[in-house]
Amino acid sequence: MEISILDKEQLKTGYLLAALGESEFDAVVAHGTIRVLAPGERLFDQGDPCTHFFCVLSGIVKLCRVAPSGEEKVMDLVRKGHYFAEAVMFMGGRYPVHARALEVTRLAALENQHFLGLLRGNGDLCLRMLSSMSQRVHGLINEIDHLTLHSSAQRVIGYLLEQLPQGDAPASVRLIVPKHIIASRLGIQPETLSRVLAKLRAEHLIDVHDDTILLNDVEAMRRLS
Amino acid sequence: MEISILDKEQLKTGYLLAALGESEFDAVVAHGTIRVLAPGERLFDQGDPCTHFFCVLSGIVKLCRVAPSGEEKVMDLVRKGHYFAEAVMFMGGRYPVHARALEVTRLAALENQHFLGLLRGNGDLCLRMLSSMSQRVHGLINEIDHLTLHSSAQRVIGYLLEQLPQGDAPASVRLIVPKHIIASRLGIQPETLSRVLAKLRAEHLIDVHDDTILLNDVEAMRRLS
DNA sequence: GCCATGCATTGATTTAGATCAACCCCCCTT
DNA sequence: AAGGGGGGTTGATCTAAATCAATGCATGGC
Repeated sequence: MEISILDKEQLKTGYLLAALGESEFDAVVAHGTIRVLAPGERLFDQGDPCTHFFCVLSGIVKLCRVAPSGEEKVMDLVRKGHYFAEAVMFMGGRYPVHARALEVTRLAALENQHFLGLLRGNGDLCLRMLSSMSQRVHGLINEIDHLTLHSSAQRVIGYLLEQLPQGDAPASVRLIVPKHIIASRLGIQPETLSRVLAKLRAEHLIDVHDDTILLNDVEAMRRLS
Repeated sequence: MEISILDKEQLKTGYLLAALGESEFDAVVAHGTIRVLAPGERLFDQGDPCTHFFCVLSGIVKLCRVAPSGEEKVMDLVRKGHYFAEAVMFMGGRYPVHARALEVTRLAALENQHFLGLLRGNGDLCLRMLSSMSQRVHGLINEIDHLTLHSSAQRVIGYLLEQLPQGDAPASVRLIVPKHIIASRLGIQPETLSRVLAKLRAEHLIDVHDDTILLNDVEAMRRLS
C-alpha cells in the first residue's frame, strides 16, 4: 500500500528523517509501503536478508531472539513513532532478530538502498545517524550491565522508572503489553515478575490497579534500582 | 608524546582509518598523542567527558562497569590494533564505561573533534563508520542473547570458539588475560569458570596446558554452544 | 632462605530464580 | 449456562550458580 499524506507527516517528525529536505524526504518515502500486521504476525525473521527498515505508525512490534531450546527473549518493544532495523542497514547482511506484531500494527517499510543513496550525499544526516546509533550502543551496554549486575527486582524497578513520563506528575505507569512479554524483555520468568510486583506492593512502594501501576515513592525506588 | 612513524603505520592499518587519504590521515593523527599506561592504570572513568577515541598499540585495555555493590563487569577487552570509544564520539557526551590497562599498554589518543571534522567532508568514511557501529550493535545484541539464553558452560564454550583463529589449524586458544577477568567478561564467577573448564576436561573436549587450551572436538563444542 | 600476596582450584553450603503445578478470573463461543 | 482458553497469581520444589571457605602454587621482596 502507498503512503498517505498523514503517514508522511508522522514519518517526517520521527528522529531519523526529521532533518531531510523536501526532495530528499520524498526520495526515501517514494518507494516505501505501508504494511498492516495482525497480532502475532511475522514481519521478518532472524537471518532474513535485510532490505528494509521500518517505522511504527500504530501498534507495537516485538524484536526477539529464540534459543535453541525454543525459549524466546524479547530484545526490544518498538512503539508508535519509533524506527527500527535502521542500525542494520549498513552491513547489508541479515536481520539479527525476529520481528513480530504484538497487536494490530501499521508500519512504514522503507527501502535501504534509497536511504543509503541519500546518505552518500548528505554528511550531516550521516552524523545524525551515527549519533543515534551511538545512543543505541549506549542503551545496549546499559542493558548488559543491568542483566549482569542487577537482581530481578532491580531490573523491574529500573523498567518502571524508564517508563515513567518525564514530568514529575502523578508517577504512574501503564503496562501496554502483556506481563509475560515484559518479563522476557527483562530476562525473567512471568512468575518472578508477578512475585516482584507483589513484594513491591507489600512494601507500599507501588499500587496496582489493573494494568496501571502507581509509584508511591519514586525516590526510594531510584535508590534501589 | 608525539606519534612516531612506526605507530602511524599501525594506526593506518586499523579498520577505522584504513581508507583515509594521506592528508586526511595526517589531519587526524596530527593532534594525537601516545600514552603509556601501567598495569591497572586508569585511562578514563564512566561519566568522564568524552574527548578522545583510542587505538591500542600494545597491551590490553579493559572496558568495564561497576555495580553499586562494587562488583565489576568487564564489557570488553581491547587488544593491539583495535580501536575503542569511537562509537561514543558522536553523542559528544560521556564515556559509558571505565577504561583500565590490564598490563603495560601503549595507545594512541586521537581527538574527537578532528575526526568529526573529517567525517563532515567524507561521506564514504561516514558509511564505513556506520557499518562498523552496526557491527557493534550486532555484537552487543549477541551478547545479551548469550547472557539470557545460554548457560554458563555454553558461554564459556562460545568464548573459546570466538577466540579460535579462523584457519582450521590446531584448534588452540591462548588465554592472555587472567581467568578472573574472563569470568567477569562472561558474567560468571571465577570458581564457576574453573569448574566448567574442569568438566570440559573430564569429558575430553579440551586439554589445558598452563594458559593454552586445546579444543579436541570443535564440532562437538559448536553443537553445544 | 622465608614470608606475603594474588590467582586458581576444589569442596561445602546457600540462595535467587526457574520450574512444576494448581487455581482463579475474565472473556469468548456456542 | 456451560465450557474452554489465555493470562495472571500463588505455593511447593528444584537447580544452577553464587558464596563461603580451605588449600595449593607461583611470584616477588627483602
